Amino acid sequence: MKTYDHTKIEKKWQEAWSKSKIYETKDSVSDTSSAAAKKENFYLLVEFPYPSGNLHVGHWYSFAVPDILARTLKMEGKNVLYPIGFDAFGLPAENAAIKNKVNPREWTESNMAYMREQLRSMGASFDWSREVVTCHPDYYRWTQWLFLQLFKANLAYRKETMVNWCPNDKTVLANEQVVDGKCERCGHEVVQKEMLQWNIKITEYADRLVDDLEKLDWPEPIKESQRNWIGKSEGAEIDFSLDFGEEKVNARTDADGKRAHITVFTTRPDTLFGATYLVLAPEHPWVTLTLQHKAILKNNEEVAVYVEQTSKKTELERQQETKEKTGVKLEGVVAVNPATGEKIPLYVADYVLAGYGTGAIMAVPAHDERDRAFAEKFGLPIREVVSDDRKLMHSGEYDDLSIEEGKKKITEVFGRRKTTYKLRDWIVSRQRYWGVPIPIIHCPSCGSVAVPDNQLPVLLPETDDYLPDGKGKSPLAKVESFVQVKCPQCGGDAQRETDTFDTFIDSSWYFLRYADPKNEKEFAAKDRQALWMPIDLYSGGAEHTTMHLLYSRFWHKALFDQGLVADSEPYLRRMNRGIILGPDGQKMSKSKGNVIDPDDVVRRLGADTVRMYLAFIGPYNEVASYPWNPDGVVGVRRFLERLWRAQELVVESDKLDDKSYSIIDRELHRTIKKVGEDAKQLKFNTAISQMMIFLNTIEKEKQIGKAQWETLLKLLAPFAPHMAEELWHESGRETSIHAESWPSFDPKLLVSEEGVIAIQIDGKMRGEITIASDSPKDAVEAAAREKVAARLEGKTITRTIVVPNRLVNFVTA
RNA sequence: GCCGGGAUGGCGGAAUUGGUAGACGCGCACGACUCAAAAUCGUGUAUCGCAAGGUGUGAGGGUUCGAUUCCCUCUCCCGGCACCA
Repeated sequence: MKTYDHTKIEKKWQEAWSKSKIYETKDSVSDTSSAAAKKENFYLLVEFPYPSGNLHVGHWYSFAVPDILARTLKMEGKNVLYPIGFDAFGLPAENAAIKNKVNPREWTESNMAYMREQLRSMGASFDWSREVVTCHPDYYRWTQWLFLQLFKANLAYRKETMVNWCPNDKTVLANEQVVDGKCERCGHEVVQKEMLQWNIKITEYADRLVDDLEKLDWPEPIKESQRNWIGKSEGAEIDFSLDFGEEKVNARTDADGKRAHITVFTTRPDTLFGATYLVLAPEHPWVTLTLQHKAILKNNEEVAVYVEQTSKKTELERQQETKEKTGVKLEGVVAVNPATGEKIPLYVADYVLAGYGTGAIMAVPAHDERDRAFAEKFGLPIREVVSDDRKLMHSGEYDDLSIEEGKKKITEVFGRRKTTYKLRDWIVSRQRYWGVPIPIIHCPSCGSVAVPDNQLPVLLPETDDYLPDGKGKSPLAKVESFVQVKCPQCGGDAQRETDTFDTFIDSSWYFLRYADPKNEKEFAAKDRQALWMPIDLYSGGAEHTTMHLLYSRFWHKALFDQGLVADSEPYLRRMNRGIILGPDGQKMSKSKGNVIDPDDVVRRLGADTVRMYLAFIGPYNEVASYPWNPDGVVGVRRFLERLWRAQELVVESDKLDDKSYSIIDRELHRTIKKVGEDAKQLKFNTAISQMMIFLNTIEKEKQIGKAQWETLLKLLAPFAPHMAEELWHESGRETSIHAESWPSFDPKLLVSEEGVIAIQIDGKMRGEITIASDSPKDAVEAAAREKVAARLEGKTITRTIVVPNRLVNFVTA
């Protein structure tokens, strides 16, 4: 017998599969088993990789393990789309460009070329003919076009927005690029800065993003994270009128003649009677306005200093000061509590956030920890208005109402219902080079004008200067030939937008392109979309729960509203995978020296071993972290070698003796059932364990029939595709095993002829008997009783519980 | 602080969803082969006990004939968010 030479076998079959195009997915396939019927399409999506330049174990875990599911479903008769591509725009390419003077395009392309080879070494059933690369103009042309549909639908706008600004790198950073208040690139402290930025109105979809979670087959924790991130709060807005006393600077400020007032947002309107002061955020518009009119506030200077100080704080400083409250009282103005008529002071304090609610709160120190801390520090009154048994008190005619009733009543009388969200609009412009140019032209007379469809794509211009200009403009601003254009509307001189898109836009729709990757007229034709969307299962990392997953759900809904896609949700089912740690149980990192190089392991032990080991390490549908165990990989290799050697035990089916045949057949049918069911539930670990049990059975019987052997190979095929193919051909077959269909099992064979029955007395194990599985209940009970007769002596049996094929339990008095 | 998820041998993990806890693999021990080692194969492996028999799924309590599984209280670990009113 030949030795198991994984290198030779894997190379041979990867080339053969590539040549025969066995994994190219047709848009629809007729089902030969039933006339005129179509095979059911199944779309299995995994998050496409960033072309970092090298595949790590995490990539294998992300792509090679779900491939087992893709292959299983294919054999079960589904037409499975399992595509791959690259999320190819982004910061690392630009960093490499600045650092090493390489062209970001070339850097990215050569990384992708290398990674394609690495990805092929997995032996995955990717359909490479549908590859999608986000930095290619034939893709980003449609990214631009889709953005313009949102722009035209009034879902994109440009606004002065507070952004994370790194003064050292002179660029805006995304929230995810700010780590502990510092720039992830250079470590410099990040500051908040007002800048003119493109935003997308994701907040307009906040309610639907929350509500539609109900109809998704997603794990509850993921849904809950999204709900928390969106942060929907039901409450009330309440107006507090202002009183300036003697001076009456402006008893009426507004043009419409309304009394000057401050509107607060609260989720506890029931505590209105306990509101003993108001707090405004330093950036609250009323504060800004008032500071310009010196006469209004008696301590104008002091307030101005406080506001100024807060604005200079870095993100890091604000985070660190969470406990100690600061603030300034506004002299010369009081607010009137609408419920009590009491005049209460106003404060400016940075514990109130400008971006949430109305940027102003009514402080109820008796029932809010933060208000209490502030009140204690500034000596403000603390008035309890809710009793320990959760009833209102000291609240006039509302006394004795429950909290819920109080909320309702007080909102009706003194305010109005209001819902707010933590979710902010999505800032999508980046002052960077390596991204999709925003397809907008700024015209002095027409404003922001969409680039017409026939001028798309707006190509990313070539340059060799990738540094930002230092004033917050992207490197594109320095390319004059790119910037200067005529306005598409009036024909006058105009300038192109020079920012590029956040890469989360690129990844918000890539899965639609897989359905129709070569289309030059549309981002994806409707009929192609209909064949594949919505996605049946989306597998990916937990880190994307509140970023990519939320952005793409929103994007899809926006497209749905424009009639561009047929579903309001892109992913029917989502699962988050866990992560693979180093052998020391720590996160893999170069500095810790615990990084496992998959290429190296593949060279030594083979792709089939690596795939199977990762599948065997633990259940795939749980967010867990599994340490890479070098001995464990060898164990899986050992299993494959034993399987390889088991070829020698194969005999013609009619030569197998009857007893052996039935023992093997029973176990085989159990294995067919378990492997198929477990694989579909992504419990590859137990599926593999059952194959191991079956191999143990073969070795014990020292023989296996040829038909049984070939059935086993089919079960193995999704897990170890190369070895299964090789053994299949060794067995005399000439077509690919991966075109075979999944074996079926005979339910009659699942039950053993005889089984072990546990015997309990009062629930405690007292023995066991082996008895025919079809024995009548009475016979089982009698046999059991006889077995433990000695123990039952002198006891009165009040009840006997018989669980078929499981146990007999005698309950005594 | 809030939200979510966990806790089972030396390790990764199983357990038909209330019915023999520890499948499968790793590790370890002993044995076979070998001059020897590696590889391979065989046997054993929760724990206390020579045994009969106890005990045991983070801790404590409860429901039940029977609890890893259901209920209550607590401890610890991991992840996310965090002055969100």
